Amino acid sequence: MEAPQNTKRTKASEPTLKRLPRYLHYLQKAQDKGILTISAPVIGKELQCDPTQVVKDLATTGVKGRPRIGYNIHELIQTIESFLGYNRANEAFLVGAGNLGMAMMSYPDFQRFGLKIVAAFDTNRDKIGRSRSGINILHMNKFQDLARRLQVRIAVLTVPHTVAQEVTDLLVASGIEAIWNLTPSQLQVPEHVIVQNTSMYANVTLLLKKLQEKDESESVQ
Amino acid sequence: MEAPQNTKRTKASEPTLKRLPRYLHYLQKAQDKGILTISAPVIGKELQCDPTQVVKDLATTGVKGRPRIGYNIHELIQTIESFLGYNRANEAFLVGAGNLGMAMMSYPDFQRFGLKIVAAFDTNRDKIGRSRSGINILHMNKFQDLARRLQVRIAVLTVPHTVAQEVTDLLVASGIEAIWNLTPSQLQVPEHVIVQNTSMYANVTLLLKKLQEKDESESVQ
DNA sequence: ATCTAATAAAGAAAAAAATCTTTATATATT
DNA sequence: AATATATAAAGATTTTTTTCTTTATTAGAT
Ligand SMILES: NC(=O)c1ccc[n+]([C@@H]2O[C@H](COP(=O)([O-])OP(=O)(O)OC[C@H]3O[C@@H](n4cnc5c(N)ncnc54)[C@H](O)[C@@H]3O)[C@@H](O)[C@H]2O)c1
Ligand SMILES: NC(=O)c1ccc[n+]([C@@H]2O[C@H](COP(=O)([O-])OP(=O)(O)OC[C@H]3O[C@@H](n4cnc5c(N)ncnc54)[C@H](O)[C@@H]3O)[C@@H](O)[C@H]2O)c1
Repeated sequence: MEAPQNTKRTKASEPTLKRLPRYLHYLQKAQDKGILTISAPVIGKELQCDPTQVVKDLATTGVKGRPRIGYNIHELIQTIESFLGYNRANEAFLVGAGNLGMAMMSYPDFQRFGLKIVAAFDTNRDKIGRSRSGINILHMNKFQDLARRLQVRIAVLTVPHTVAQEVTDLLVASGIEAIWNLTPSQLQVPEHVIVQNTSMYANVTLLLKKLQEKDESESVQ
Repeated sequence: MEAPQNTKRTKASEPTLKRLPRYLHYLQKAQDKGILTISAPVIGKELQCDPTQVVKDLATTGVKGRPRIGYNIHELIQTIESFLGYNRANEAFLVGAGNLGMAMMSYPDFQRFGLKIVAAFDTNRDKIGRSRSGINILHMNKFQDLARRLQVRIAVLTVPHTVAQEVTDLLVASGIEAIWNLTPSQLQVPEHVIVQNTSMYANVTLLLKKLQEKDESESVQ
């Protein structure tokens, strides 16, 4: 692959990338209601965020809007989905079919966002051989062989944090290039491997801290 | 803002607040190994982040370190925990005892981070009356009364996104002040209610996009 | 005791992101 | 057709966050 028709390697910022799925979710609901065009100010008002921010975010996807009209909602959704790669169905292996892992296997919507969990792996004999939502749970010792043969590049990590690093080492050795890390561990990986941390703790912390700050500011007044 | 008297309202930034739990997790592991003092450069190297950033983050909690020595690890952990309010055991209700909700109920570690789920609520008859990890699942129609009587201020929201807003309205009407929103919906709430969104989608998106960008940059060379 | 090296702490600079401002354009209204 | 207006788009400004520098302090070495 070469020569992108539009060498505009937009390189969207992280904050923008995080906001786009939210817009998309809202836009899909709006489209279901039969809306054909939508403007940035409307999106901003509905999602309680700055309208110029919305314009800027949408602009990074390359979509064009028309003054006084807004954006064609169908075109907008298509453009965002394509920009984010949601139409690619990236295949992933889930590792650690425990409480959280099983919940994620049961969740059909990830596929709509471009992630398809095609198999799960565990070391617990009780889990192996079972399946959930059509996804089979296999023994961990099959991981390396299957990852290579099926050329799976993405792993979803939901093992106990105590084994997170050793499992990660195996994933990397198996050619995994991107890890979605749901454990609280800070994984050590080679340069070329991408890690996306989803820290529940960070979110709990932020919530509790905001509440605490609210209390303090009220008690001061 | 005005008059910053001795009010040490440090007002830590969001990025700082998100990094602190990670430091804490690492520090606890280090303490378990018998380490007594630790320096910012060591933490930074281990967690692959900038050492001066670590110093700045730790400084916001008010802890003091000593040149050439570093921080007393016990004091450091205590200070961070107290700063983040982890020793408060904030009580919360979980709403929507489905796949994700059940997983969260089974997860004992939240309590270590200051969040204690004391009851769960659902509308599904099959769920009601059951319990998980000692947390009872009650009917949603008991929510309002219990929230008021027990003075629970925090709700964890894990219902289907289709009902997220209507459930939220009930939570707010019941006096809930902070909502940890695990659904993809953008909740509409009054000014005084705090919402913390944990969007799995945003994280998937970021991961897939990074992988995509890596592919593109490689194909360009 | 004195010197050296490591490191916390404070401050400055740079980078990134969000917000605000201006401009241009297309549509609806008159 | 002319005008007013909403809004996308581009640019400027401000704010926030990160990174870089400098300074001061302290343990350990000489
Ligand atoms: N449950 C939650 O709500 C929640 C929330 C936030 C974070 N997490 C994190 O997610 C991870 C999983 O949590 P959980 O509650 O699902 O735990 P869990 O114990 O229910 O599940 C872990 C699974 O991993 C499997 N496993 C253990 N060692 C393995 C190995 N070497 N290789 C492959 N599989 C292995 C276990 O058999 C088990 O099925 C933990 O790191 C936890 O910190 C969970
Ligand atoms: N499962 C996952 O891994 C995952 C990942 C990301 C986001 N989410 C989000 O989390 C939410 C829950 O997902 P899930 O997979 O657990 O779904 P689920 O269907 O398994 O669970 C939803 C639960 O909410 C209950 N419920 C429905 N209406 C209710 C009401 N009005 N009041 C109280 N309870 C009600 C249902 O009975 C059910 O038990 C969804 O919004 C989903 O988008 C889930």
